[in-house]
Amino acid sequence: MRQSKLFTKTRKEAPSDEVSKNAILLTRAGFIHKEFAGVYSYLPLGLRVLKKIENIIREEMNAIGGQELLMTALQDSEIWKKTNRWDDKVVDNWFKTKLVNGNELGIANTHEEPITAMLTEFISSYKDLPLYVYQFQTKFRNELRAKSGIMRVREFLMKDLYSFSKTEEEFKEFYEKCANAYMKIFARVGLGDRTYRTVATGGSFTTNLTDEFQTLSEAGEDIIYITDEDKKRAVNKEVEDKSVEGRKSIEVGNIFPYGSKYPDVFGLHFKDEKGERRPIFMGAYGIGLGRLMGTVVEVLSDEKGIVWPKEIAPFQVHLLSLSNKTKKFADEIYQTLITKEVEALYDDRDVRAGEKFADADLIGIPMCVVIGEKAIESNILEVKDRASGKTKEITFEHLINELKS
RNA sequence: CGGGGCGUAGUAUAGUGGUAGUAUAUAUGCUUUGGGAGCAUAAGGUUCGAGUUCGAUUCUCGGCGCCCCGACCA
Repeated sequence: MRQSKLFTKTRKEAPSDEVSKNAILLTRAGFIHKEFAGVYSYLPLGLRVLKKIENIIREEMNAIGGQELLMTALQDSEIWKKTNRWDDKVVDNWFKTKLVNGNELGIANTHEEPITAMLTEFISSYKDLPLYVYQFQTKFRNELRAKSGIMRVREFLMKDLYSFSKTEEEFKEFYEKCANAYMKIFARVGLGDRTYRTVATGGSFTTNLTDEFQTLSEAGEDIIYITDEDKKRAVNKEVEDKSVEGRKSIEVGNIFPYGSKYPDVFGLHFKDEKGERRPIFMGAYGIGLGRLMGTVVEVLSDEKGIVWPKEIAPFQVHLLSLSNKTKKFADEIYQTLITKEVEALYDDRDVRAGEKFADADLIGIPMCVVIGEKAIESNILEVKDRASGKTKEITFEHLINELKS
């Protein structure tokens, strides 16, 4: 992508209506745009990051047998009345609306009920189980107070997976698999060393103890107590007070055991080999994509801007052409990168070098290739690492090899 | 939902009961070109409603919006 064509622009000034680091940096760098409190649009750069996070999650969910689908944002209130969750006193942050004929609709808050109801049409035999279905779907929650930039919002993309198993053992086996897949996901987005599988209560959703995935950050709303650093285990403050010091953390994911509660309500059962009717054991597994992105910014950015990990950076390389004299040479490098299928953001703008460096630091692409006049003569490229700030000089072939490894 | 703060140009801010200023961004020209350059010119603004007043962006009341603290939060 040529930066001269990118419609977003960076800003020097922080927006006056944001305090959180994630919102300030993502807004200044042109990744997001606030529509109103707790509702953010994703601009081209932000969308690229979001899609990369989505793909990582998709790969890991597919790897444990997940089948992707997409359910609707508009939901039939009748389904929710069956589990007594339609009442505003039970779930108080729902957006609801009505059809012209007056029938009430829910606007997607979560999907346990609709998916369980839908599956009664498809599951009837032990041969149909276990089943793991998931989606990337926009959830709407009428938060009393949106805050912390893109961390607590009223509309957000969520990966929610639902597991349906024949026995409690089979359920637990998958639950552990999914917990491990989650740790892989958080490691791949760059949060592995500071994310802990944390025992917590399930709030209004379940009476069982559940597992949250908590990333250490001063921007967090939760407090956790680390119980095993090597295995990355912790407990949430809400479960029990500990003598050790609590750490602030951000909940980046959660997994819930539901038992047979929802399947039973909708009559979702299966027949075993002997033809006997058996209950189904259900679990739910969620990750908010925007919150994950915001957490990465909170945790990995520095005073100059964002520092994206390789796997979720909007581009692999930021190519800077420093002057008119280097433009032709940089154009050629850019074209070659395209043919090699390298994702490159090419700063071909007619602005001064200092501005390009500042913008590159703010946008945070991990590798920056700086084309100055001496590169034309020597054919040696100056490559700068965003995280360390260190520069090295390598050949173009070396660069391609490094990018492809 | 309780408490507090704030609404001035695309953005960030100053100021005033009587023609609203600066920076930045934008447009044009010239000079520049390795860490957000310089000069000149141009265009661009008081959240909405009511009240007080000869006159309100400024004062009063209300609405709407945004932020913070708390409560709440799969």
